[in-house]
Amino acid sequence: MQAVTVKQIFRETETFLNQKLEISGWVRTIRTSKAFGFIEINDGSFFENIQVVFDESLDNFLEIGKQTISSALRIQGTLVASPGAKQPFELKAEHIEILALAGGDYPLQKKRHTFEYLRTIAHLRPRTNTFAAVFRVRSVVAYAIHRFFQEKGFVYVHTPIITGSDAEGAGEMFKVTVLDPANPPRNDAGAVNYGEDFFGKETSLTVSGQLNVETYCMAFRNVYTFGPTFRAENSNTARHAAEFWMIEPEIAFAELTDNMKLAEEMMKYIIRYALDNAPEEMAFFNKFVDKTLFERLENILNFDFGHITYTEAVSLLEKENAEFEYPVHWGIDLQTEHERYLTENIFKKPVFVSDYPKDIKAFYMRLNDDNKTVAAMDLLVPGVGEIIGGSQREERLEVLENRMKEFGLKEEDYYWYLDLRRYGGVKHAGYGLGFERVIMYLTGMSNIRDVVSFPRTANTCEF
RNA sequence: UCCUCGAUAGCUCAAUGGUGGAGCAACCGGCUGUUAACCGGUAGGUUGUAGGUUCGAGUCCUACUCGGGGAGCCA
Repeated sequence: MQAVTVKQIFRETETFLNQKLEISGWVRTIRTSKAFGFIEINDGSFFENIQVVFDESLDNFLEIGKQTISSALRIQGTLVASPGAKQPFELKAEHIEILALAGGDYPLQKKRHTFEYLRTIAHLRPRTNTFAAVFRVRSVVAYAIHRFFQEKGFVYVHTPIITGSDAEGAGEMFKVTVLDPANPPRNDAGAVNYGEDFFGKETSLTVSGQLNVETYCMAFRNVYTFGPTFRAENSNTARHAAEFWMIEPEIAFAELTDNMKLAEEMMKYIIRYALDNAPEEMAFFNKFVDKTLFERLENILNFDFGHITYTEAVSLLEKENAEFEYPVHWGIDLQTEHERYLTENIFKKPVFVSDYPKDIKAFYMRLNDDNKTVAAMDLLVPGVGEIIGGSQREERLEVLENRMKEFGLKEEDYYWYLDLRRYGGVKHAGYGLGFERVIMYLTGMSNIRDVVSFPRTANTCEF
């Protein structure tokens, strides 16, 4: 008898119909009568369950009827067309072996649970429909991102997780140390002597691979990173995590417009890929999580993203100042309410905002000819807000050195970064894409904690 | 970190300052095609923690803990 997966049965139904076959999986729900019953089995290979019909011809019929949710079974039987309306076929069981009985105190029930509750049982939640869908889509999209860049000849660079540079500039950092926190070695001034630490210096977890990946950009032309990133910020929002994954492409011989083109093409590619390769999961999100999901995603695939400069955006937003808690004027950083207004009310689609005032952006962003703005861009999307932040990088050594002085940065800390400008440094650009935010956008899930397997946020590091 | 709302059975929620309940889950029984099956029954509680007000607190007050929503920081 052939052992098959539920996915095979759904995808190649004609091959298996009226055949004897074997499946193994977990009980999602079970309904019994006096002489027969139904079990919905999920075998992990596929989003949908398969219905198993069993009756008193089985020698262990009574025992099967007592199986609880999440018990594991191996079932042999014949795949037959189903008389019921809700499934095209079902497995008529001829033999059922109980592999593992789940205890009666199993916390998942055949009813809707709140996401808040499921977070408290993060080790069990992948067994639910929603989380099974989220994490399969997450896997599919991770692959789509690699495919997109690899098809274009980008080189995947593994930048370090531990960094000795305490000035990556993107946020608060987690310290990495082997020193005894209760009794660290101290220097004459009484400060902790990191010279005695593992690396002989103060080290942290990375907040961005960008500066490192720029070095490989100047060798491989087009490169990307895709890995974990850590921010020790006390952020308590639905879209921030202390540990998250980020994609950072970097392209050489390229300017800001090339950067935005790449970002738009990438977003469309991964949306298309998710719809094509996880159709059941995406349909589930559209039905139960966000009823406007398909409409929104199709809208993205079918239309060009909006483009607006910061200066244009400010003059548009100034007309609506009455709407805002924080009035807009040139020079301020855009608040969440302003970003949402732009993408949700004015453009009603993803929009790039570019060329921000230099004072509110990072030192490495390329100074524009107006001497007031830098070649930066954010991609704002309805519902999630900022999903990408990027820029053309300052490739001119003198300009970069001046900018570093303005930011109070020491050249010796960045000597290798400056070397890139000394030895064949060309125009280049790149961006950072928050992986979890893409998953949120693609699935309609509204809390980042629900698209990370075991989320790490301020005050929470369970599991 | 700030603002705001909340915490009652395993889960989702009721309960005017006066004897803490229901649905689902669990357990027992019934039912010949179910679809979160249905019907009957049993069991299940230090009302988040610590104080306070009151004859009496799930209910009012204070602090703390945890969670939701919003803001800041950002991806």
